[in-house]
Amino acid sequence: MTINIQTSITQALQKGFGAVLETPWESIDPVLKKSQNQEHGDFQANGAMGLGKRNGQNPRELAEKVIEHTDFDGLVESSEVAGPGFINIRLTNDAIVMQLEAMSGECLGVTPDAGTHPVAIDLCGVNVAKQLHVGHLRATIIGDTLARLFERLGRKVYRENHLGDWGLPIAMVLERLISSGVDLDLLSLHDLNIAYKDSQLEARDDFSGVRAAENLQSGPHRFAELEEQNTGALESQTKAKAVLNALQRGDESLHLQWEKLIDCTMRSVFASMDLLHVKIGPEHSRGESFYRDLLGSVVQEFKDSNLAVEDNGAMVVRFKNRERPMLIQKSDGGYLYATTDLAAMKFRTQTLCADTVIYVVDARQRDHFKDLFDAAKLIGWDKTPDGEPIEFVHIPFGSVLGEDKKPLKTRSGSSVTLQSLLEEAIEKGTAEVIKRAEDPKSPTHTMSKEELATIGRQIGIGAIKYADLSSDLVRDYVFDMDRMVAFEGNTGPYIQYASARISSLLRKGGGVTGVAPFILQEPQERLLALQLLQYNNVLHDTVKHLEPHRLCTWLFELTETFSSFYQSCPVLKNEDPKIVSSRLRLADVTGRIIMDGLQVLGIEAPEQM
RNA sequence: GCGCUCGUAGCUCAGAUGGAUAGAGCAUCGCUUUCCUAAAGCGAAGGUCGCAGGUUCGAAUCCUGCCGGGCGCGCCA
Repeated sequence: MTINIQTSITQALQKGFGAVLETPWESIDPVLKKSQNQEHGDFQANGAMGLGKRNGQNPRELAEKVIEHTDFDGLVESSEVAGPGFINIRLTNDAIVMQLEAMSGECLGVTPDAGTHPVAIDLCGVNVAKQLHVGHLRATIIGDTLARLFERLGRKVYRENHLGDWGLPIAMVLERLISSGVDLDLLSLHDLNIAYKDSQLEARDDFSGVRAAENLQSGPHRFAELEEQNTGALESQTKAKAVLNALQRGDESLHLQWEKLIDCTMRSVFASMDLLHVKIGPEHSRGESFYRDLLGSVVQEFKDSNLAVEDNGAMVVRFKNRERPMLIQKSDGGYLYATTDLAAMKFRTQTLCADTVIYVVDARQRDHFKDLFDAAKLIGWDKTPDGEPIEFVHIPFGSVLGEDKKPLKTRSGSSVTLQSLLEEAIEKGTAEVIKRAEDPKSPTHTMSKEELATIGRQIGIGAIKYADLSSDLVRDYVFDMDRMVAFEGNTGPYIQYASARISSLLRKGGGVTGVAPFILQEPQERLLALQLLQYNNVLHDTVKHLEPHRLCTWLFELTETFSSFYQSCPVLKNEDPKIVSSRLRLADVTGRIIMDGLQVLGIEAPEQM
């Protein structure tokens, strides 16, 4: 078991404060954090200011007394009071080396997460018969990264790809395909897209939905969506409803045809997932149809608890602190997506026993998830069957914008397909690799076209994913491929490049020699070591906040710290073999951590690039 | 109308629980290096943290009110 140096110092300070203030030390928070300014030391404790005030003592004097009464057990080289009462702490090199030694093993000092129950992550959110587009990009890669993060920390994860594979839109497409006589065994995604669009076009002549939107003072998005979908069209809706009814009754031949439609969509979806290097396959599909037989009982359960009441013929759940109710059954008896989501919530919490349920769905659905979570709490699905409290989280990510700062569209105004986006990324990544391979000094110079293409794909895809994950999720971001694929700055390729250079260095250095001790003489060596020690903390911090950009930022800092070290500390050329071994080990640990971190982000790390 | 969300350098973005002079990257300018290395590294400049109040020893961070952008608002998903 790895003992964390930060924890040790925190505890020492707690005891110091406890002795001076004559209170139980366990409840004291010394507010220990990394120093912002390197000149101040390695860590700083800010607790004396607040505690001094609360106990009627001068913060500076308190801090000084605390230092006198704190036994750092040889970990600390110096500790001194500064400013209004900061305690600045500098570690001994021995303490750093010891800690570094402890974390340099295979697991890189990563400790398991404390959670004992599985985590369910709703991600991707594809719709059958509809091509993947930009909107699916974020729901997919953010979800996959969070899943990888939990898995890295030893948690069991259910990736829940909640397919839109049921309901009227699907029935419309199915009806359309059957009536146009398409052979479903030879169905292509292209056919599906045409059928989808045609079924939408059929609904063009009824604008009741649009008028309703106007009357409700709906926002522009809602308006456009209704205009696009026009779900109110009478004739096609009647036909589609008949198909849906037959499906729901369990009509066998229709059901077979429905499955073919799904197979066709999913083949293409999984191909994209593969290209994106995302772990989503058939085993993660649990679509709306999975819950179709549970919907009635879910509504009944809410009725029985008096949580659902009738309103204008529909069943709604009301909440104490807001006007807006949640509609769970239509006046014609039909169910809505909210009903399906409730059924899924019950399944995830009560059957899968997840104590953390995460929804990676864009920010526009905030209200819906607020309702869903509150309804789940009302009915009692906020505890697992064995009594563990459940945490519900919606990750409300922002939109991907074009250069005009409006949601990304093609020149003709249609939404950008995921396929075309990925193709562009791969093209740019490959161009970058080929350009660099022209240099005779580059190790990629002698590579075949195919090898370069593989690396180009890894770079292009990595660039997109890193750009997406590296900023605060709730914010919109402008999609700028040239910036994403640059080898400079806070980008995926920059980090991949550092990793490749380290691989190259280790190859030339003949790998790492067993148990050579770490020697930290130069400031850059020390800084690098200190950075490496934080890896475990960063992973836990990232999972705590569910914010992948924390890991990205840290990896970028690590990469810069390493570059600085590599620039000023000769490795192979050094005349002292002990220094050579030590520096090779520093490079080795850095390289493995970068690769491990990239793995968590779902980004491949080419050996050469 | 009601609600949610975002606003930090020219651009793209970091800034847990309030802490020291608000930090990176790109772009700009300057410097170093014929190097073990796959051309990077170092430094400078650049800021009314949207605005105005408030809370306190101390606010980009917490509270209130404005301004501006985005989004959402019962029988679609």
